[in-house]
Amino acid sequence: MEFESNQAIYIQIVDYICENILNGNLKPGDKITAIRPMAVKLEVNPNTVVRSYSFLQDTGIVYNKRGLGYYITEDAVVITKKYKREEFLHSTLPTFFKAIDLLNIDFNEIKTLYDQYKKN
Amino acid sequence: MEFESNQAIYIQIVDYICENILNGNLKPGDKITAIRPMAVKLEVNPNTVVRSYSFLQDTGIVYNKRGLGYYITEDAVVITKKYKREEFLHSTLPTFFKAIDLLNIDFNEIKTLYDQYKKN
Amino acid sequence: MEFESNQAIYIQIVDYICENILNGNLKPGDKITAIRPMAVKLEVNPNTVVRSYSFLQDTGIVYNKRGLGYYITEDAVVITKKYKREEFLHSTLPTFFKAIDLLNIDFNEIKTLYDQYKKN
Amino acid sequence: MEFESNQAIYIQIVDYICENILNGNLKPGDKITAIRPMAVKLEVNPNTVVRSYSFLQDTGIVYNKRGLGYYITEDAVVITKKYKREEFLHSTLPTFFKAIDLLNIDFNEIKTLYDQYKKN
DNA sequence: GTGGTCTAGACCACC
DNA sequence: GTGGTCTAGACCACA
Repeated sequence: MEFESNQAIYIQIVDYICENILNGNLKPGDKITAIRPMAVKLEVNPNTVVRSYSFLQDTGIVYNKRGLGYYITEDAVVITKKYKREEFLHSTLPTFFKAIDLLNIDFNEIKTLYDQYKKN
Repeated sequence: MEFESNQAIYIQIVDYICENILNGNLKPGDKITAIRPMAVKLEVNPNTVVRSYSFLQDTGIVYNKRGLGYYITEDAVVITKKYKREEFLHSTLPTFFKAIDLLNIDFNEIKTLYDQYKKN
Repeated sequence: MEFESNQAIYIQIVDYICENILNGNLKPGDKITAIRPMAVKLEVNPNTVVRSYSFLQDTGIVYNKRGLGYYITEDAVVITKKYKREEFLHSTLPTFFKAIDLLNIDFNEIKTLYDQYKKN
Repeated sequence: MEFESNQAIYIQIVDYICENILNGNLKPGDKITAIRPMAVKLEVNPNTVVRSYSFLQDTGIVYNKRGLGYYITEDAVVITKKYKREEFLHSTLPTFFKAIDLLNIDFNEIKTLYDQYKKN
């Protein structure tokens, strides 16, 4: 996993977990990788992973069993979907619309690019 | 002009200038508002405007005439378009595609939302 | 480190780093002194150091690890050499040639002066 | 005449006059171009020319006949030579020596480049 | 009037 | 601890 420099690492880790929940790799009740192994795997400071997991816990996507680790909550899928949906509607979509207008891009071109994207 | 809190003000000023170049309000050879007046207008510190203008100069979008001010370069439109286009292809679009896939959104919904957006 | 008054301090700091790269004191991967300690050491405002480091980053000579500091890039030597070489060919050398022509200085005198310079 | 952006325009005008004195185009007693025509010719603000001429006057290279214009002094060649020589020894030469050392350039290469320069 | 630079100091996000 | 950004205000050189 490589970190784009323009976004906080802990947020990128959060997103990584969220994606795995939405695409079904992580299911309610699953234990997620412990902090230290995850830090080693991602080559980041353990504190950074702590921050990501705390954030996920605050959002209600994971919960903590003392001494055992972090687990996906029952509501994780719903919460994640809601969280991501808001982000999409309030941030991704406006940015996207503004850009295609400014760059004078025809909407059909996007459709073409999307079809290409799905093939890969 | 109101500033979104999650992005550096000087970048928002840069984007503001870029938009005015792309939509034709600013043309090659035009003088852009001087640093101090712009700072007053936007209610920010002059240093913040300096930073924006320096950035635009480094990018080749404006140039400086000693003691006279900043002017739009001949290539400004091309450079701005290229700069914004790269941002779109490498950042906006991937984020967008990833989101609609994860959220399982049908592409036609987007088309509908876009038509609504254009009416406003 | 004393600053010549006729050149911006932040440029002098940039040159100072560049020299240390070219003479091998700083090698790729090395961490350079953090902003605040460097500011204390050079007795300048931290902002001035920030400016120097940002400049070096834009040029590709150093890169930043979030929250850790600035590090010399792998290509630093090549870039620095190229940067300094261009400066030499396009600025230093023409100035030099023009001067010895205008002042009617024999090239051999320069050789003598250079030998003296190298002894010190 | 094109102005390099890294040096004050008025200094470049001064240098331009100095060169013409040293290479014999301007001789003691000659009248130099009046301020306004010179400003038009160089496409600069008349004030900038004023500044250059004042500088030359302070240095003793030109003198002013009220209402008639600026004229080259008798001592102009000597003064100009001295002025340029100091600049050469205290600024050009040290910069030059430092650069060839840092870039590890052999002195003989310079000789070659100089011979090429003189052919043009 | 214009920009260029610097200081002093603050707050914040992040590792 | 690290950098990133911003404010407030100053001084200077230049056109």
